[in-house]
Amino acid sequence: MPRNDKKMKNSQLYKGSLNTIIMKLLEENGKMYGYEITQKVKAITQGELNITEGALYPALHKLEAEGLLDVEIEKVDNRMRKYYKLTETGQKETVNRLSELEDFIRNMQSLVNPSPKLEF
Amino acid sequence: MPRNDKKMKNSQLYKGSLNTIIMKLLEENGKMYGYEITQKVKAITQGELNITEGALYPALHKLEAEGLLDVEIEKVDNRMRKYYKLTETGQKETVNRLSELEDFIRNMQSLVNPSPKLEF
DNA sequence: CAAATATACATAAGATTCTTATACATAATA
DNA sequence: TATTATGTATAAGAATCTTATGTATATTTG
Repeated sequence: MPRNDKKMKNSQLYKGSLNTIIMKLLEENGKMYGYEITQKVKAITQGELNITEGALYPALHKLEAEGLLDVEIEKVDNRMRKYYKLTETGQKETVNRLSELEDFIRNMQSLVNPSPKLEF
Repeated sequence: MPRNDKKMKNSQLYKGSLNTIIMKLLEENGKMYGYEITQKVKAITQGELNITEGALYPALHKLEAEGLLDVEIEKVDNRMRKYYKLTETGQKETVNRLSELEDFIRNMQSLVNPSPKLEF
């Protein structure tokens, strides 16, 4: 049973951003299950970001343990799905995380695209 | 000797971006020493990103070990400074890292600012 | 002048996040 | 019938960072 996932490894830059991505997608879509999240991210990034199960499932479990997500199990086509959605706390926290992400992106752009030196 | 660094912890989002930041600053400024890098980053981000020594110095040593940085020791005011600059390999690699950063930022923005749903 | 702060480098222990490799199971496709 | 797709899960190890130190000199402040 080979896993031919051809796991291209993601840039180190994505490290630390998974929780924010999950929460934003749940805010956007109401409820989603793990596999669906991986596919959605792959689609949105045109295949550039591939979330691995080894990263995703522990992250979901942790967010649930922290009270930011609620889970609801469904059986579809005889296969199990665990649907996650934001709790009220999770919704508030999502606002903070997205604000942090905006700051982060702004700061990184300042570092990488410094305002051009004036020449006389 | 209290360490009143009031180390506010940086968002997890910055995890993985330190190498890119260092390399970009060195590309920009030719040569810099560690402490100078921390101050420069703090200034550019208006105090929002504070690089700790515990993260910075190991990162510099690793980049040097990988052949991306060269080091040159100077003594200024009886205090030691270790100036780092990009090697030729480091300069080429910086181009790649910055390209990765652009992709990363673009992908994060796609995830967070999805094109608005059309309403009819 | 003594104490605190700023400058300057360094490392070790532990936390967190992720990759890689598995494991199990069903459905659909080649 | 073998592979791929769908679906969840965890364990070992890698990589990166935080926190807490340690050492040392220069400058500023009370």
